[in-house]
Amino acid sequence: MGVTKTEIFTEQQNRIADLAKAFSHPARVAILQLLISRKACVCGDLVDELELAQATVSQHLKELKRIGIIHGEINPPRVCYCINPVVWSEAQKTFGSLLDTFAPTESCCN
Amino acid sequence: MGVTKTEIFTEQQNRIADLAKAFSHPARVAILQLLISRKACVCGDLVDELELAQATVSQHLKELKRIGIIHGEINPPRVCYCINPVVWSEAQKTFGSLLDTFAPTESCCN
DNA sequence: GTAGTCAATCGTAAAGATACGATAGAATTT
DNA sequence: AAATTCTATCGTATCTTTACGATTGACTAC
Repeated sequence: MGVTKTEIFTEQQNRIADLAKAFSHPARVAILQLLISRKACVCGDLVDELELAQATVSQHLKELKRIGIIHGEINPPRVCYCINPVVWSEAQKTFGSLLDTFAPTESCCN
Repeated sequence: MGVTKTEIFTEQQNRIADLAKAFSHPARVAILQLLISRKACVCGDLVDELELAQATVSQHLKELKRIGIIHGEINPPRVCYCINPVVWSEAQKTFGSLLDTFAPTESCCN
C-alpha cells in the first residue's frame, strides 16, 4: 500500500498492524476459520471451499506464514497447514490489551 | 488492494476484515492510542505527534471514520475526534470471540 | 519411466493504499 | 475586511495488494 513509513512508529505499533493484517482480508479470515475448525488442512481443500484460484489461496497462505500466525509443514503427499499457537496467543494478548485500554462506558467529547 | 471478491464471503468475515483494517496500519494504531489516552483530540495535535503530513493524517482519520470506530464532531473552532464506544465494543466482542475459537494449547498437526 | 496430483512461484493486469503539496472551506482573531 | 487557523479534499506519484493463468518442482501411483 504505497510506502508505509515504518520507521516513525514504535515496534509495538508495527507489530499490531502486522498481526491485524492477518485478519484484514475476508479470505484470510475464512482460511483461519477453516484451519481452526479442522485442526489441520491442506491447500487443495481450501481451494475447494473458497471460490478463489489456487494461486490466490497460496498467496494468502504465504502472507499468513510471513506474519507467523500459521505454519505449513511439508508432509508428503500433502502440505499441512496449522495455526501457530505461539503467534495466536500473541495475537490474543496483543488485541486483548489494546482493546482493553478503552472502556466503552467512558464518556468522551459528546 | 486489487479487487477483493467481497461477495464470496460471509457478512461476518467481511466485517471482521473491515474492523481489522482499523488496526492494520501503524499510523492508525497510533491515532487510536492517542485518542484513547486523551479522551478527545484534534487533527492538528495529531499531526504534531505523528511525523506525517496533515493530509495523510486526515486520510487515515477518514478511513477510521468509514469503519466507524471513531467519529468526529465539528465543534468550532476545532474538530473533536473520539472513539466510538459502540463500534469499539463491537471490535472487542468480534476479536474476542474469533481469537477464542482456537485454544493455543490444542495440539495440531505437529 | 510416465502420468497424475498438489502447491509454490512467475508474470501480469487492475485496483487499492500511502504519502504529500496545494488548494478550498469554515470559523476565529485582529 | 484581512489575516490566521484548522481540517477536508483534490491531484498525483509510487508502491502494494488482489487475483488469475501458466509454469515449475516435488512427490505418488501406475
